[in-house]
Amino acid sequence: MVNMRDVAHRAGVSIATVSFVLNGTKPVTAATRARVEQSMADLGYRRNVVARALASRRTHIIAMAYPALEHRFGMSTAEFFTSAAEAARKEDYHLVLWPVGNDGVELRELLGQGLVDGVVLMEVQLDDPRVGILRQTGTPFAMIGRTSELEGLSHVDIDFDATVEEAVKHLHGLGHRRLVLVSGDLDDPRFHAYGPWVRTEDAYRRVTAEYGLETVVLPCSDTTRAGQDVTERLIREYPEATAILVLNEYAALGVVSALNRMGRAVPDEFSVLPLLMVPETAALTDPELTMMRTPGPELGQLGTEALIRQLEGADPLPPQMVPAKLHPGGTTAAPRA
Amino acid sequence: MVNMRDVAHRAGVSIATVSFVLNGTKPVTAATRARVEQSMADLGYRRNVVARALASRRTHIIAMAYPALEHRFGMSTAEFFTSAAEAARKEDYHLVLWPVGNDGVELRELLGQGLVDGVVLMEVQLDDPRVGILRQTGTPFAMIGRTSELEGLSHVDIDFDATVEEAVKHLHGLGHRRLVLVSGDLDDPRFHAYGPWVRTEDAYRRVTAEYGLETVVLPCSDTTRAGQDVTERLIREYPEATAILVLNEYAALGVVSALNRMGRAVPDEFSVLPLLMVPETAALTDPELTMMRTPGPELGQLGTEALIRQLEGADPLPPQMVPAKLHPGGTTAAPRA
DNA sequence: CTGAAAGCGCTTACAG
DNA sequence: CTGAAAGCGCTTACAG
Repeated sequence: MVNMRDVAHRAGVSIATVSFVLNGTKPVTAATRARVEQSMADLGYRRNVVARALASRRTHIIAMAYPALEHRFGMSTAEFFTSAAEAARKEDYHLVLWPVGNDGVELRELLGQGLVDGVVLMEVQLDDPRVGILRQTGTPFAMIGRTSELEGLSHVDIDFDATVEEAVKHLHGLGHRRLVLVSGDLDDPRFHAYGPWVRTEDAYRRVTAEYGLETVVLPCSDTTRAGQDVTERLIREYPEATAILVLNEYAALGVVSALNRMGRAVPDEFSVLPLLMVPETAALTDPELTMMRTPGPELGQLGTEALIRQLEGADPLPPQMVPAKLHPGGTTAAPRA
Repeated sequence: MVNMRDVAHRAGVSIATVSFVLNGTKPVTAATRARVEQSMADLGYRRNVVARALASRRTHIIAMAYPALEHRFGMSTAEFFTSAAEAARKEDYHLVLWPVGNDGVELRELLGQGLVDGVVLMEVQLDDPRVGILRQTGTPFAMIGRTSELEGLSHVDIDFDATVEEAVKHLHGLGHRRLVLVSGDLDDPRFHAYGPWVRTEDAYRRVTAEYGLETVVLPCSDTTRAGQDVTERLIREYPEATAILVLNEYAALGVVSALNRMGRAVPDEFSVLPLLMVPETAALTDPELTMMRTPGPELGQLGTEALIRQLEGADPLPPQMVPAKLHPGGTTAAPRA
């Protein structure tokens, strides 16, 4: 490979000068700059990022740490990954994928290697051991999600309050007065402190109270089967319901398929509105789901940008709360008279 | 951070010796080894991978290059990513995500940086410009998928022949004699040289001929809607069919929902068998799909291992063709008498 | 504005 | 079996 010495030699300057024009770190006269640039072009020079990393103590690599085992891997995770990778590349960073346990042991191990400048943390728990380790080691990081205490922590997250508000407003506006939330299963030990579920439930209780509606919440794991089962229970226990909000993606599919199977017309008898969904999944039901679209691509990008700003010492990105937005579909309508 | 000099100093040896015990590259007496290891433990030493990379000319980083724009991003892609990242970590490698265009321009740019030891190529086209660039630059690589000519190229892929064989055998064994393949849409310019579609069709023509069956193939894009539309056409044009094989994931969902909607009982009137599917998706229909399960996790892992073997100079992993395997479900049965 | 030189933290011939 | 030293390809004070 051609290196800086080759470039410097051909341009008749020192390697320091090549470095200065490459990085714009010191003023260089137009003439020498031109010579150096010509020389780089002639030789097809590309700077070695490993050497730069060692010398500058900045690798321009960031890690996305995700809990490999604890969480199911859905479409939104894929959206996080790809949008984060693209955002990183745009800013001249690389993104590595770190599957790490929630206890933080592996994370500490990996940080010690000195490979990355910072970390984007996915699937943050309300009280997350990984945060402590990142702080101890002085590693810059940004969270997609939120711990309970946030003092000074860089983060982006779904705006669950606004999401639930818009969802309830939509259904209320259509005339629905008897809603049910099919939520997550907080009794599952892996999820008892899972922010999205806790926050959605909290928001739902608040919003229904504000609207003067009864608050009915049914726990449900995020599988099609569980969604089907909870629908049977719902129809048995709350036959007067006319609209169902569903927190989780696959559970929502189960709800619709169970209603179809039981001959309960959607949306004539029941409106169904998922709160966190991607279009690919929404298109799978018949009729297609009206949904609150998960802002996965935005969050992956914003989380990465928040981290890179820290690394570059730019103005910090203030915490960003992005609501899921209502996407029209065929599963919500006015309730039957 | 504590470095090798600190460790060497505390153990009363040279940094070379520390390096030898760390890497096992030279014999060291048990006594010195013990002293060095104790010293590392005492100081909590962790080797700096950037310095190692520069000195050894091996970064222990591999890239997964995927076409950001050209391909839809489904569950199997997410499976590739995570299984590849986990396989890499197990072998003490890091995996970076490179969203690159199919023309290879960005790929060449990134390779020039010297960050990675090798590349795993996803969504390989039959004639892929990226392969030429990897060869030119002398970059080790492994493909998930196959180009048309494969001489000496390290690759893993779905075994489309075996997959189609098992699928047809399953249906034939149940008594079906009138099959239809709902394939991909090779007229779509983005996919006219898309290996999985081309190879599946070829295999299907071969296998049906072997069984002495009529070969009926309907093109169909990979969306629920397209699957629904093609089903209407199928029923109009091939009313005598009793079993439908569906190449693509979302199209298969459309096929089942259209049959349900038209009152055609599944599996009593029609058996439906998707050829590339993940369990999460198969669970969405009613009844649950019998499927050929895409070997995404295996391929992500094998592709990564194939690359790492090359890098370590171990015996090369021979090309691995992994068939999708039959998973029982509720959508195949004997045809009506 | 430009250059000589030290240094980033390792690996690896080479010598003993 | 162990060590002194060169070198990986850059960045960055420091001096001029």
